[in-house]
Amino acid sequence: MKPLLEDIKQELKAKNIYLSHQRLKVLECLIQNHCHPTAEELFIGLHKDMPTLSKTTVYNTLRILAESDLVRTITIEGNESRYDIVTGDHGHFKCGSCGMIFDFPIDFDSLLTKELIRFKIIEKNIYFKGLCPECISNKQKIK
Amino acid sequence: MKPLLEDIKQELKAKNIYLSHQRLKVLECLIQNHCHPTAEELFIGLHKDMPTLSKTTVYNTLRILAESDLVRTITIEGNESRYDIVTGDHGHFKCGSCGMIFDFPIDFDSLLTKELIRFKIIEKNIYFKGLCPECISNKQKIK
DNA sequence: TGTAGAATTGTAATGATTACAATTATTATA
DNA sequence: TATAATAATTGTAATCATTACAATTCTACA
Repeated sequence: MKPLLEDIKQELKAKNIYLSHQRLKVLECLIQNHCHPTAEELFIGLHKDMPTLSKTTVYNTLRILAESDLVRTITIEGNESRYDIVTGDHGHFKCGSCGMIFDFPIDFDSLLTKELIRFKIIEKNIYFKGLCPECISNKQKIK
Repeated sequence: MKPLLEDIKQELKAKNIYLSHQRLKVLECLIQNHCHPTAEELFIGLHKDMPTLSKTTVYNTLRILAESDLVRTITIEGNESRYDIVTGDHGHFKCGSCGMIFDFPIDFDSLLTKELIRFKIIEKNIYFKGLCPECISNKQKIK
């Protein structure tokens, strides 16, 4: 399930995308943490070990990876984009209390509807909002 | 299917939300056109007949209506929010060529997954991207 | 080694949204 | 009806994520 860096390197090579140190680090962060970070969060995390890193490079890298379908841009809130290594179909659940994002499996085929039969579907996105189990039980404690 | 302004007025009254002229116009625009406009588009459309209207008022109105669940904020692209009168479950399809947004019916119940059983789901969103029939056939013509 | 082309960097610009304070409209009450 | 309190509207300024751009640095290849 988890994508291997080696596979990604192959894909990049096939697509003629040069894997610089900066791009590698962005990819590693996305693969290892799988935390759906924002560009800002990625930048802050990587900047510690890489003080010369520029935020523009983070944005550029994410754009390039997204254009080559190695990274998916997650749009849940209007004021921030998050990024996800592409791993096949899944939905996202964002907890409105702690802000954490959870993956959940989804059967996209069950969504096919005759109303869209003449449309060409390129990208499918599902996100839910609500409260995660931990935040629910925390609220109970407060009461 | 189409929400009646009268029903909305009732709901607003029940929720103690004052229906000013500006708010009424925003609502009317959302009901009649059902075009999923951005705040900017709403502002431009309404400004013609209402030169004193402020963009801030459009944003304030949309926020208030969204908070009272009369309007839904549609987040498809990271750089713009669109707004929809709430009419029950449906998904959105955005054509990447003409930019138009289409509604399509969706069976949200079929999405329920045991992985989310301990989560409290407040809001469900589905959007697809791709090409609409018209843009597909236009491309054929060009070829 | 030198050179062309690509990637990175830092800063400035953009553009949607929000904050805020002044003004205007509405409601409640005397 | 007049008045005070409250809420809504307005315009401008601020914010913040993202992008544009030009200078610098890096890489690949001759």
